[in-house]
Amino acid sequence: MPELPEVEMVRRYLVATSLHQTIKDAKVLDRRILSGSSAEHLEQILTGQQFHSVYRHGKRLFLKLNEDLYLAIHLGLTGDLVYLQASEEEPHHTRLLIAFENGHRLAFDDPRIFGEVGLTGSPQSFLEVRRIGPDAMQVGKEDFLKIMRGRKGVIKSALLNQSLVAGLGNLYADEALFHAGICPKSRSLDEAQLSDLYFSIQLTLSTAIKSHADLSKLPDSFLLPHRHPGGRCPQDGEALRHEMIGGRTSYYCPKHQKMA
DNA sequence: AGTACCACCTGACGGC
DNA sequence: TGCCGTCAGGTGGTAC
Repeated sequence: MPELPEVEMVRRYLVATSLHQTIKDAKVLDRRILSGSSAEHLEQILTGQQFHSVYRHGKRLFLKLNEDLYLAIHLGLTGDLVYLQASEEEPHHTRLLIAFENGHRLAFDDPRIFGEVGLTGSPQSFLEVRRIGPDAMQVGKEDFLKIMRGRKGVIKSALLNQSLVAGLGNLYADEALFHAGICPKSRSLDEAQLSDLYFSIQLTLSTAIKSHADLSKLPDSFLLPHRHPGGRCPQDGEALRHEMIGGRTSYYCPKHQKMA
């Protein structure tokens, strides 16, 4: 599920549902989602607190408990947060369940358990320790150029590297390269190509968010609606190519995505 | 610095 | 129906 646009949707969902309610109790249902704190500690810390705000950086979410304590959440590949009415049943793969005093609950559902939940004193220190780069939608063009300039590896791998720029995943990296007309296997792009790529990333992510991160609502001129075996490039009708690049399945148009 | 692989997990899907 | 291999929008570690 989650790359930057999906995580941003979850952030807005949390703002709309889960803030300013006192937590009655919290239950860790599967310890494998925990990082850095024990189930007992996390449950005890959460009880009696409220979430005051939600901050997103790349694919990471930080729910503020107080000035120097945040619940850090990563959704992994299959994670989701679901706010439940009192009568509603929790999702099948709920790994963390937070019950509010008003009877509603917030469930962290994650079938594959690639997600992660922990506590941190501040998002800044968390991001520093994890060596996570600037958010893909916040980074300025000059900083982006500085980060990407002079790299020797394939560009798609660089886009997926969260320590360079945070937020792009396999699908939106393909999408951004598609709009920039750059083959994902390209190495050492020139300034003009990096600049094109920067604006393509902004276009891709902002359009995805406007489409509520619903792939079926993206413009037909985007790659993603056509990103499947047998799909054709919406720009020039060419059969899309797909292959493993940097260990991930990648789709691109061999006609207009040029090798740098 | 870059890459190739492995590992962590489960569910869905296609082929036989 | 049922088993099996394969694949999946993520990340971290290791070894070269």
